Amino acid sequence: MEEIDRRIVSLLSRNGRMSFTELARQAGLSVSAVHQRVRRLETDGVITGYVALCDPVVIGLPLTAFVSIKPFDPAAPDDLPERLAGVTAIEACHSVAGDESYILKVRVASPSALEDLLQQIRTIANVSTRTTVVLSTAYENRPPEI
Amino acid sequence: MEEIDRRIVSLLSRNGRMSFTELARQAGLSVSAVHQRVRRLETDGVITGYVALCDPVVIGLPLTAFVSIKPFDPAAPDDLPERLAGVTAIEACHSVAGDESYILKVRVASPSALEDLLQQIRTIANVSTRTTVVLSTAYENRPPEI
DNA sequence: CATGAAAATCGCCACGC
DNA sequence: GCGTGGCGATTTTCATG
Repeated sequence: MEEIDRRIVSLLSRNGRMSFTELARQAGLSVSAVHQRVRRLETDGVITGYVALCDPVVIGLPLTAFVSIKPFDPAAPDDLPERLAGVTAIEACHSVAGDESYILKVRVASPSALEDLLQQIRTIANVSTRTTVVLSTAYENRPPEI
Repeated sequence: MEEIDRRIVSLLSRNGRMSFTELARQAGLSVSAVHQRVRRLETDGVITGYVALCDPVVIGLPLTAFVSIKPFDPAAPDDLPERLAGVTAIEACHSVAGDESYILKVRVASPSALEDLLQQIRTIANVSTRTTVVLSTAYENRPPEI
């Protein structure tokens, strides 16, 4: 992937609804050339999708937390992500190195919803949890430097 | 915010480039009514932006980590987010409750780039760091349940 | 707030280089 | 791969109920 592709990806990761016309202007190419490149970036899996970001507070999920997970049985099968996939409060699930096995990022409506969620996670997955509550978010989802 | 707005936000957070025409069809409204609502959702700060998501591995940032931060001086001013804002490897910065003060999500090209980044963070902010390396990501940036 | 229609803009494809 | 041209679709605005 070279210069122009990087520029296109960078522009789209800052404004996912930028028109091909504007994209072409800022990339210094014709519209059809940009069109071709964007389609290729999509099919090649460089661009994995487009999303609208929304303020979690406004949509009723003001409480964010990171939940670190340690299985009770260290030899248990590693299928926790699938087991938890249906729990929509979980925004992200990372397998990690270190003392614990997974880190989840979760969003809920209230402390008691967090309590319920943790209970649910422990039950579904037979794990212990350690929760770090987010007090404020200075920034998140910043576009990568490409 | 009521039913139709929630539906619109939900659709756009799954496909940020969905056309107004398609949005209108799925929301059961005319195109211009949907247009009006989307503009309002944007200006009201419900929808905060649109982004293309891209595969960090493909763009040369295969290593993700969470960096937990504890200031050496507990009485130091709380301006760490601003001090670190220029460091583009930092994708997110959360102030958190608990033993540590902040959690950063970072993406780098290699272990040695991570080493440099940690050094940079410690120098800029006069803090100690604890780093949890991500081994694999089952999912992230999942749209919220609205 | 919703609608429908008009005007401007855009997405997309075919073609030639 | 890139550019040009053109047509149908989409976006955007506006007048109206």
